[in-house]
Amino acid sequence: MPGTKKSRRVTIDDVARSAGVSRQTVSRAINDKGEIDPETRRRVLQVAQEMGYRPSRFARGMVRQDVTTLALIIADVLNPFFPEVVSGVLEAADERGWQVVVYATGSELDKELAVAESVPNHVDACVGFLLHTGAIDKIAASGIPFVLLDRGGRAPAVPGVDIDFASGIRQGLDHLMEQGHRRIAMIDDHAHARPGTHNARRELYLAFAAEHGLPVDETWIQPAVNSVDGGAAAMDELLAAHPDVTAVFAYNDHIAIGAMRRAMRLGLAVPGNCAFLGFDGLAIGELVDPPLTTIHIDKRRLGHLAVDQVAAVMTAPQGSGVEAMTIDPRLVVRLST
Amino acid sequence: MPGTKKSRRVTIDDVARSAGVSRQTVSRAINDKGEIDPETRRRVLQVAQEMGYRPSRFARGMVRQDVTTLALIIADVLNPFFPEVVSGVLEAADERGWQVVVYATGSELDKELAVAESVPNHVDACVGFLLHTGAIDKIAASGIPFVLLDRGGRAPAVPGVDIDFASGIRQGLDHLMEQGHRRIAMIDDHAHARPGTHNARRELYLAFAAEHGLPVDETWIQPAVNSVDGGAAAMDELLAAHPDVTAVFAYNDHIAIGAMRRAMRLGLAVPGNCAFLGFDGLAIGELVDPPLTTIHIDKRRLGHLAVDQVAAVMTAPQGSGVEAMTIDPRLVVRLST
DNA sequence: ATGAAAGCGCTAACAG
DNA sequence: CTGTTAGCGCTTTCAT
Repeated sequence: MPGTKKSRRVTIDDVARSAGVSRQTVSRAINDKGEIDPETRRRVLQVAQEMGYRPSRFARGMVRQDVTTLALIIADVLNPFFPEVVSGVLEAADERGWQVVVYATGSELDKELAVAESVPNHVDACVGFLLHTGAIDKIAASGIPFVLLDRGGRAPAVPGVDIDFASGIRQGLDHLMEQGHRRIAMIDDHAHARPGTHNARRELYLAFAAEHGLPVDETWIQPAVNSVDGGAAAMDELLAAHPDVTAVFAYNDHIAIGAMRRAMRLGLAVPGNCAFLGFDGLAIGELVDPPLTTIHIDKRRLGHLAVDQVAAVMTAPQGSGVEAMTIDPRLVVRLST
Repeated sequence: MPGTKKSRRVTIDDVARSAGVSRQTVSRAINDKGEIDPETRRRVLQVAQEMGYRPSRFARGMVRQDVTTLALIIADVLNPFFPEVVSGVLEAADERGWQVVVYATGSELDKELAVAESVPNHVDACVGFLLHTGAIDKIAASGIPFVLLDRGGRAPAVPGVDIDFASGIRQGLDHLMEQGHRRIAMIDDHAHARPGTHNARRELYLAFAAEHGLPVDETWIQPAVNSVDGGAAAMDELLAAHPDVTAVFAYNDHIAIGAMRRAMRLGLAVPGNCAFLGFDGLAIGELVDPPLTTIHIDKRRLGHLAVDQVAAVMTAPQGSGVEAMTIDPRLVVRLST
């Protein structure tokens, strides 16, 4: 079938021609502007519909500078920490009429770099979690308004919303000591414990232990894969090294739950023989048995603050710096301690 | 300070002028094209950096038609069903180099309509969950490639990825009957049970009960708010109406967990006095005690199929229709039944 | 290796 | 009420 044009997008001009009006009139009909004859509008809309016309969002964006698209970078939606943050960001963005594009990196270097490469080309601003300074620097260097979540000392120069781990750790360890514990172990996320990465939890734990003369040292810090199963495996190793442990402070709730279940399966009573303390405050902590004591982080609020913060960066006079915000965790005592 | 220009965006022309080259050369430097003197490139990049130049994604999108943005509409990220779907969509979209914009509707009519209004203006294609036909029709009418997830008979004409509830319900009820149960109640989601909305679960349950002569009727279907607490409340009402119930088939895992916990708190043994069966296959079902028997839906796969399906719609010859896909749930027996 | 011209599809501003 | 004229900021030819 010669003469069949190669499929090209239907433009406003095509519709105008076909409807026998100017493209301006088509524009008026499509955008429901007042100044148009109702009958003309009807006809134009009809033609547009038949031709399958859809305005190009790029051409539109070009002339009306009013759409804001925000990138949200997280590690993994399947980690229940993040949906709560996403929820907060979605809400706050929605209030401002912003669109949110989500990226998941799995906290892997390659993926973080790929996202950092792509993000500045596709959005107007960016908030999110990044572990690797290479990726962080790349986004920052792009000049796009950028807020780093849970900076953990990785990029002090980038605007951020931080989590006050010092406060959280202290609350947790104080609580365990009040319950009479002294042989308190920590199960840490091995990914965050890698050499070269900043890890507040680990250092704070050691400092606290030294300060209070707890009979523990670095061997009481057990690295774990960040998952329920990882927590279980770490518990095995921990018990092998220190069978006399009476309390476990886990990197997060998932790990805590895995460790706790393993301990119970091994015949330990919780919290009688061993207490378990999480960090995150996931909804799931209330559902397990016994319900998990945890250091709760308001993740929805974190999401909201992230959006507020990036909005501040966007409106701040060039280079005038925006002050970092901080989320304070709080102890939620349930039955596992 | 008169003479201060109103802040306008830095364009490629500004950079070109300032660097003393044509805008073409700037474009070459920015996009890392080969045909440019390394020294020139360096200088141009330097100037661009200093001026804080960032290419307009709209102007770019206009001329290179290569970015695809997909809308993903869900009810609520906090409902653990959805993160798994999101994860699948993100993966599949990433494989194709697509961007994903996420919208949450809370399943509310107003929000669904607002999203349906907005989506066609901001993306190239759309997949997602919508309950209200008004919103579904609006998106479909916009002409944008659109795949409806879990159509539930709501829009047979729209391409979709469905979940075979008939199969799931049958597997679940068969299983319960094999365990000797006959007084089997159902706890339903009240939002999905509203008059005018299609609800396969309810009808399938009634049909199965009739077919097998189970001693139950509509009063054995207890509506619940879709949450753990909602499930608990529903269990109270269910026990008030039918204290002799021996098994509960819940609308989803969350509701099942809530109902189960309430029953246990009331002194019932699970599954001894009453068995509980969920529907979803959430990860959390393995963590509760006893672990929840459930009808598992492969939600990641659903996400993948959604992307495949919408890609098919985009490439399919005009109006040639794409065949719906179906996900088959499967029974996962754990200790709650 | 660099520049000039042309145009992507749309809307705002102004005429008529 | 409708049409005409200008761009929005960028990349793709095509010259040079």
